[in-house]
Amino acid sequence: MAAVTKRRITTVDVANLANVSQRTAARVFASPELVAEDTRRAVEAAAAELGYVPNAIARSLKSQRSGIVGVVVPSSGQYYHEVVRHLARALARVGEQLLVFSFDSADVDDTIAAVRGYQLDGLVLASATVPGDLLERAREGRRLVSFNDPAPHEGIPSVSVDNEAGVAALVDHVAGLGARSITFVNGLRAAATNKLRRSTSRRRAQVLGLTWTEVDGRAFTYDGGRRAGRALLAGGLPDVAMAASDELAFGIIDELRSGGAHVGHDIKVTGFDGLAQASWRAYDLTTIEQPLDSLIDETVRLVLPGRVETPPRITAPGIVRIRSSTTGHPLG
Amino acid sequence: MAAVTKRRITTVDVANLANVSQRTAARVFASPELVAEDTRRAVEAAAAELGYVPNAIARSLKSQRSGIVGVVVPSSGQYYHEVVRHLARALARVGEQLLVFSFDSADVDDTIAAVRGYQLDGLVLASATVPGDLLERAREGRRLVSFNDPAPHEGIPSVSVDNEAGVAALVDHVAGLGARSITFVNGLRAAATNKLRRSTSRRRAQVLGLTWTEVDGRAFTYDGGRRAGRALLAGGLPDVAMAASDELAFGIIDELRSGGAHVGHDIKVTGFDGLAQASWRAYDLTTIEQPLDSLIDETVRLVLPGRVETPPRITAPGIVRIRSSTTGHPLG
DNA sequence: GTGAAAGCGCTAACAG
DNA sequence: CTGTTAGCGCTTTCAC
Repeated sequence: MAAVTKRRITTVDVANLANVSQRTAARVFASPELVAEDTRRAVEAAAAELGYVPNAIARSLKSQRSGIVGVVVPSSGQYYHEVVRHLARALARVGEQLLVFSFDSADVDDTIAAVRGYQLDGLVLASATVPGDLLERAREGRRLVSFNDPAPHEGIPSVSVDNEAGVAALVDHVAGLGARSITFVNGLRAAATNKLRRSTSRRRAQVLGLTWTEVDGRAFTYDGGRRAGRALLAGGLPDVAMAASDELAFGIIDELRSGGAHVGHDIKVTGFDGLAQASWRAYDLTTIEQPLDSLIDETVRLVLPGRVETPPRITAPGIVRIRSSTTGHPLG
Repeated sequence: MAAVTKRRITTVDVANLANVSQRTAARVFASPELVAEDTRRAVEAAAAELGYVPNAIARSLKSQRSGIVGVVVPSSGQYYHEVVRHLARALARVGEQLLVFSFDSADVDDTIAAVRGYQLDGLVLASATVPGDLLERAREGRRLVSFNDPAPHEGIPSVSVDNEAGVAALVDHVAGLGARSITFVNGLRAAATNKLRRSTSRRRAQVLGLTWTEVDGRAFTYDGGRRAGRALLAGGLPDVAMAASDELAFGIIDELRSGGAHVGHDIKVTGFDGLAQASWRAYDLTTIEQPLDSLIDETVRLVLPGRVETPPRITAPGIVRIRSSTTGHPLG
């Protein structure tokens, strides 16, 4: 509106007003404990009067720390939205901001290129499907943490839920209810989480002497679940449909119901992740809930500067949520 | 890992290798069209060899453009996740990155403070509940756009769906189906969207001679919907429960069903926003779908530098989605 | 505790 | 078309 370009307020302006050197003014904002009480107050007063705000960009240039952590996530999927939300909150607590790089599939390359320009303090790869060579290019001395990828690349610290224990618990649970056959519903087959959940379910089913088959949803989505549900209806219902993710399970349940099946009785359905919707009455889904708070806390710890010797692979147990999609019991 | 601190590659390194001046090397990345073909190639080769990546932080400091747009959103709510996702994608198309500032309620203040330090190119306020005085402090010559706030502050451009036309269409729709009474379910009463949707629904109901009452969900959440649903069950069902948002509607539907009501027959339910889940079979909710793609495109246009004379108030019509939550017809 | 000088890596404004 | 000179706003030395 106003044609007058208000010059930006800097430490120099503040210093002049407070009658101290530029350096001292700056110090008040960077390390106040090194400045005498009176001086500090004078500078703060001057800053307030001028409406001074420290310039984070300038600080970053000099200090080589941007105060920004990036996260690379797929542009859709409920689960990833949850992850981003938790990450943003956890980072805010330690004074870092979150820069979100979401990719559609094609433009991962551009995404990584963009990442490299900002001197990010660290980068969280919250997708099980970031190609290996891109990873290499993204590193560059930056701290990298792989989130939710149970088979991360060499030397990259990773944080994820204990997929194997979780899936095994689900198989045990349905077996305990008398189930004799399980059909595993794959999301994206190439994803490491899918592979691990699938193989664990299969192995555990064999150990317990259950029949194990599989169908494809082709993606970790609701529509993928509907697709898989049609396959289940066409092939004759197993005792259990074990979905690779909650979102898949929602689609499966809806498709089964529209085919006339009574979920929890005619067929049991399980998910994985523990989305908020899994507890909603319409689905009331038995699932493994990821302890996102603690997983994210670990992730933040690893992604920020500070000695962490050997890149560790951190795993936290999921929480088993038994609900009516397997028990058939009345709902809340 | 390696103890050797690899010095950062700069334009100077590239320039030396390519035997040109620093300025020329830099120009190849900033405005390649101003550099001779041969020179460009030589510089590019040198850059590739050294693994040079332009430093966005340094560019920002000098050019006063960070290449980053911020968005302030509540830390939860399906709808806001959708908004963030669309924004990130739209900004990526124009070469900008998205910095997400999510707030929990208490720390809005810190959030705004953090915002000011990064020389953001623009800031999108994607919440109907950012206090006015904070807005003032966030401005600072920066481009500000209010998203989804139908009653934005003076002089701040805003973009939102046409709430009035949408709600009126819903009232007309249920009236056309023979409904005689509507109970409006409030989310957060203080929110501008809630006020506008509520008053429009009330006015339109009066015009058509329908009985109009209201109950409170207290927040735009699933749990808020459950709460409101209990109130509805206790007070005797109206012909229509008109929720202030989809997420509220999901809770209402689940609560009504657990109370034995048959949604679509005993009572009609409508939402607002058009979340993906509204089309899921379990809810199949009649709602007004926000044309997020076009709304976000407008938002991006307004938030980036470029002449936009009078701060406009842009409104786009929502898409009426009629589904079985009002018609009771068989589902897909 | 405070100040002076230097420079992070880039771009704006000019010369040549 | 290319090079030179500054300097963005801050922090890192190192004196005082």
